[in-house]
Amino acid sequence: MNPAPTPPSRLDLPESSRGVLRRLATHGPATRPQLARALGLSRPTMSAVMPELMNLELVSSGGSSRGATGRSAVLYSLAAGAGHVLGVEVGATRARVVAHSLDGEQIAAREERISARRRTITDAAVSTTMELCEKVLAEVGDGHGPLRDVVIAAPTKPSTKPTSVSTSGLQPDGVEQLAAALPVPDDVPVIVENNVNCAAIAEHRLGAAQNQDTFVYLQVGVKIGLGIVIDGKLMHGAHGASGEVAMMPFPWSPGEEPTRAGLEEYLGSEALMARCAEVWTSGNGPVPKDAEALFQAAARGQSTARRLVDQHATDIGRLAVGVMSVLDPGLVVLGGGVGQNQLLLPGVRRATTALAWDTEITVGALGEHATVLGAVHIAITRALDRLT
Amino acid sequence: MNPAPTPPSRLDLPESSRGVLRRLATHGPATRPQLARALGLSRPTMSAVMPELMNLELVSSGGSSRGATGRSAVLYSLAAGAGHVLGVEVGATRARVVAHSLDGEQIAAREERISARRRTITDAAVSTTMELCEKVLAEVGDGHGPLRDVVIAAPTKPSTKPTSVSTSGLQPDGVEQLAAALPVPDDVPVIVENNVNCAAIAEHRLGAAQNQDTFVYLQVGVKIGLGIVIDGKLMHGAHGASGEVAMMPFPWSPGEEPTRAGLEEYLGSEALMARCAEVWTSGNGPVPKDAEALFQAAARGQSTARRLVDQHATDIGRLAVGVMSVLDPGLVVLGGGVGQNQLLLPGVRRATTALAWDTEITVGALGEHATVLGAVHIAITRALDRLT
DNA sequence: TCTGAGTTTGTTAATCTACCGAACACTGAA
DNA sequence: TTCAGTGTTCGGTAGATTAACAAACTCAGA
Repeated sequence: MNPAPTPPSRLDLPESSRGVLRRLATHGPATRPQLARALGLSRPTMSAVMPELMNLELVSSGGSSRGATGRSAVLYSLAAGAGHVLGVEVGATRARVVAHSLDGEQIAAREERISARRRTITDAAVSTTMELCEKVLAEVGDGHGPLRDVVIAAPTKPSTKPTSVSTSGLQPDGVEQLAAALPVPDDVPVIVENNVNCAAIAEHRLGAAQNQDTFVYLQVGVKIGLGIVIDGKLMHGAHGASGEVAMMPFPWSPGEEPTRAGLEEYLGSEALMARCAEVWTSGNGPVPKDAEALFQAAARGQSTARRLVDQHATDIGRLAVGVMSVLDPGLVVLGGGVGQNQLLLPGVRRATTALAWDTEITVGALGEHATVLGAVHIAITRALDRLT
Repeated sequence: MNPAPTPPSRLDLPESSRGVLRRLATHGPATRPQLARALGLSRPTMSAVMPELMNLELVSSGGSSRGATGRSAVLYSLAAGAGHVLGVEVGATRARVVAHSLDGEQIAAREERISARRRTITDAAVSTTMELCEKVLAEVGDGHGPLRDVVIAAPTKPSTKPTSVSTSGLQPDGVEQLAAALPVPDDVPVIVENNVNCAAIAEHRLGAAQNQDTFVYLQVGVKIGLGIVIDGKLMHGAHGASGEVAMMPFPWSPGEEPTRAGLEEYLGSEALMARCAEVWTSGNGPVPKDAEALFQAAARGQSTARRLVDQHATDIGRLAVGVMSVLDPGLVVLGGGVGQNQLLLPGVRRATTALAWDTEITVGALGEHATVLGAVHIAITRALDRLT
């Protein structure tokens, strides 16, 4: 049936067909009258468009939806043959690969922990990721149309602009190498996107920022980072370095000189734990071994932990103020190993309202899955853009 | 001849005609083949479009342009009847009103100093501005088509979003009142835009940022402010407060608490002069009476002045780093009474390269005219958008 | 100085594409 | 049966295109 259906790499469809395709991908199955209303088209146009899209195997007609009265209408949805995309996450400690169809349904997913001693993307991480890819692609099989796009989320700057900015500690080479070596056909576009940016997109599409087209995603964990979404689109900056808030001048006062990336050294979770070890007295029980433990102690009401968490919240709030004073986002979504913690929220809010105007501040809704999901959704967007 | 030619308020032109109109406004006079090439249209289409636009008195045919060989082509340009716009600047010490045609040519201009004791927009300022408007409109007369848009540049937040954020010290009411009372027909749209944003747009269209679609304009004077241009468009933020960098947390260090708008208190020119008065010794001659004088002393090599200027440059550089770390603009344009000074440039650059990556930093090319020019160009853009 | 040759501009005529409105035929439930 | 929606057919229109031709200008050579 399907020997080589020539994946329609570059369709040349009329505006109306593209609109239908897009609508079905983003809003799910619909009937012809629904599509016509949503897109401002006439029924005769739909009569011309739908058979064409079905011939191309981009759209399939499913059941029927009947209203209260009148003839029942045929339901259309994106065909399985419309294709799928891959979202890949590579971090220092974890790799994830997910395949979704163009309408956002998950087809396959795998993940694996990576035992990393260094905080870089090792060769081991790269080969683990490649294996995960192969497994996922095998699981997807032939029934889901062509693979249309791959987005790799990594703690580096995006690949699209080939400039060299030394920011994060990870060598981009490893990731670029991974992008080049992925077990996918040569004509499938693969890009690398910053992991924080991916998480931001995910929170926008599926999470805490669904009704906010302009917002920032502030990730606080071992490192700190910022994803900026403006009018629904990621902001990258001239060198792909926008959101590198680790570089904010800190400490900064009439008497003190900022140091390079001094803010990260102060706000990163390692610094937090170092401060913790310093002030922790033996009467408090064992010293918390990681941030997680510290927050649990604080949640139990342990006063030293509480003080540390409060101070950290205040510091994060001040960082948020720094971002707000530049961008005035309507919403700040907190994420990352530390930032995710609900316990921080009151302190962050207190700090922002003290120094600036009121702005909504929330914790991300997707947790650690945000990054892959964001990657996959960026891939979907790119695939649809290319298709239409 | 022209009793009431019914200003075509909302044309309903085909795509091609709009393109031609836009092109003529933004790129000046052109022949039909030139327009066709630029817009990707065919010559027969131009044959249909041009007479139509001339009938509407939006376009006029001027001389002829002949190439090296072949028939000479007729030159077309925007007709005088296409209309004009007003740019209005109201500050604490100065008011300016400028009228331009839609292709950016100046038609009339007036300005006046306002003797202000307080740093707010007084009733006197408002009435002075109204008078200037009347004079400019009288000078424009009837020969330049309908007035299509008015933009008021003021040190407040933009009017488009009716939210209340207490940022700058000026009461927005005075400006809104001015916008409502301007001596222009009721159907002419009037908006208020932040003065720093206006200056940024001017530098983009006519000044130091002409080949940079994404950049920031950092104004440093009595106050500090930031205009953000992304992909050629102003960024406003959720409350129209983007660029309110006066709110950046400062002082900010492990030992110090930021204060509200503490950065402006430290970086504003008043603070600079206060520090100057403090360290100035009698041997240095008379204490500089304003920032201007201080910079002149530094230019002469006076060492105390030099030190103060260098420190100020460093501080501005750190502010720039704060902005860069969020946005990664490809270019930072410095403006404002203090920022304009070439003497600051080396120090600012030193500070930014010490703390972040290389980014181009320049001084604005338009000086104090940037603000009105920006207002007028925003008005032109709005008029063209509405027209097309 | 006149006269083509060559080149570019502008116009005319015939199409083409992508849509719409109106009229009508087709379900399906009350 | 009737009524209200769904889907199709037919003809029409707006906005563009290509192809062919007429008009205007330069230059070279007789």
